[in-house]
Amino acid sequence: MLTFSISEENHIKAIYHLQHGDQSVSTNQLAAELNTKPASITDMMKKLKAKKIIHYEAYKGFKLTPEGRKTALMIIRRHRLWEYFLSEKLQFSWDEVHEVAEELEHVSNEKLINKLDEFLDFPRFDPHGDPIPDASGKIEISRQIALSELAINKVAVVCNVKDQSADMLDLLNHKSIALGTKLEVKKKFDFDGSLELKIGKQPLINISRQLAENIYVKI
Amino acid sequence: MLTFSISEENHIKAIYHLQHGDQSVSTNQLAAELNTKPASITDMMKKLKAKKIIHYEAYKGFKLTPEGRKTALMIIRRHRLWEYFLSEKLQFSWDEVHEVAEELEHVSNEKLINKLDEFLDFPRFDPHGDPIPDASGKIEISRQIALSELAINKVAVVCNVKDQSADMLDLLNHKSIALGTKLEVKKKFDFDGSLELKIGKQPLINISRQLAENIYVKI
DNA sequence: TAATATTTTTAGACAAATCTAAATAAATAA
DNA sequence: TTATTTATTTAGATTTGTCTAAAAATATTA
Ligand SMILES: [Mn+2]
Ligand SMILES: [Mn+2]
Ligand SMILES: [Mn+2]
Ligand SMILES: [Mn+2]
Repeated sequence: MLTFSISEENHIKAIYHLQHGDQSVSTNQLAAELNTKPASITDMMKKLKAKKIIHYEAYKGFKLTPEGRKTALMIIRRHRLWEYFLSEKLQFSWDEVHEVAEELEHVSNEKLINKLDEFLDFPRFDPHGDPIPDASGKIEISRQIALSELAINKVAVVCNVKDQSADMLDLLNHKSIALGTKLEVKKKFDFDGSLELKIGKQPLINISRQLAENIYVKI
Repeated sequence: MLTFSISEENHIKAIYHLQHGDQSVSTNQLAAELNTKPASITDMMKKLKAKKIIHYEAYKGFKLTPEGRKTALMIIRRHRLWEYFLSEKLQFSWDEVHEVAEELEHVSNEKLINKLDEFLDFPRFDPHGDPIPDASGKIEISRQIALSELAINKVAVVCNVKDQSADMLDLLNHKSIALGTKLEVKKKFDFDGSLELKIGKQPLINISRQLAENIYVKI
């Protein structure tokens, strides 16, 4: 059975995320995502093509093959199960789990992951609200939308945050927005895309379009 | 803070085990332990010397420095905590845990390990009966001896098995010897070093010196 | 102690994963 | 449609970790 280095796994996973379903991914995109140089991506794409993980023709971008997609989903399964474990069993906060899971995801013993899944009681979502693929690679389509897309006066629950930089988390903290927070958009300003939010019984607060685009809610 | 590659960590840990306290380790010994070639060991020892992990002069063997010993103990701490987790929480059998822990031990996030320790309720021994170093690197001296050294008519408990090859485990299984088994040596044959054992109320059984040297018991 | 055997190190090579600089292809604008 | 800009690939280098074969040091034996 084909095995992959840590670096190969990181590339495969990044392609999956950038594909957003079925879009073709470019060399520069992937280089930016992985903080590496375009020349390095070209080298790696040749290797992944040889392993039949991607479709690739020089200058034409790349896409995962069905085999590649399956591999990506298994890496994501490991990543999200570990995130859930860290959050649920070890009391890590949801902004700390990603970094550690980024390493744990590369320990690829099948029994380990299936037993962990069972131990955790087959969780369906990770601490960021992202769905966890099951042992066969099946993944739920998450019903989450960006807060910027949420209709006015509809109650929704924060389930995911795209950017998780320290700056972002600082801002969220300041606005008292966390995973699980129930909120409602009361007004949208077309001029700059900023929103006025109602959270519980607090006075209305205002957030920028940029922030709203990075917060995901489940409806 | 100094960090180490997976290969460096495996070397550091192997030196610790071969030192058996304070003995100097040779190039060939370490090469055998790690299934690698003497030339590769020499290269790595130069690197570990530069990082002040070992004392080393060409042709004179090597020993961990205090810093090296501390590093080794942290790797062993991670290894044994994961073994305990796999055995206790994921129902792995004690002969399956080592291989997986060999990978998990290289995820070196301090908070992860300390929280895991807490989650497991600060276990003092891994599933093979080996002591788990605490967060400061302190480790209990285990009172375990080889079954071949056990005095006649003294009850002891199997707590560790040195060799864990499939052949070995098959033999143990056949003799109904497992971790936690209570036993007593009833007779020692000087001719070949074989032993007669009493296990519970079963009829006496006989084991070879070779097997007895690989089974450790706590007294 | 001299000859021989063993252990360890050095020299030089290779694969993996990355980089920089230069060349080339593709896309865009004039 | 030609020129310019941008994206991608190639060429060649570097680092890490390993190897084989040969040289050198050390240990053992005669
Ligand atoms: Mn990763
Ligand atoms: Mn996540
Ligand atoms: Mn290891
Ligand atoms: Mn163990």
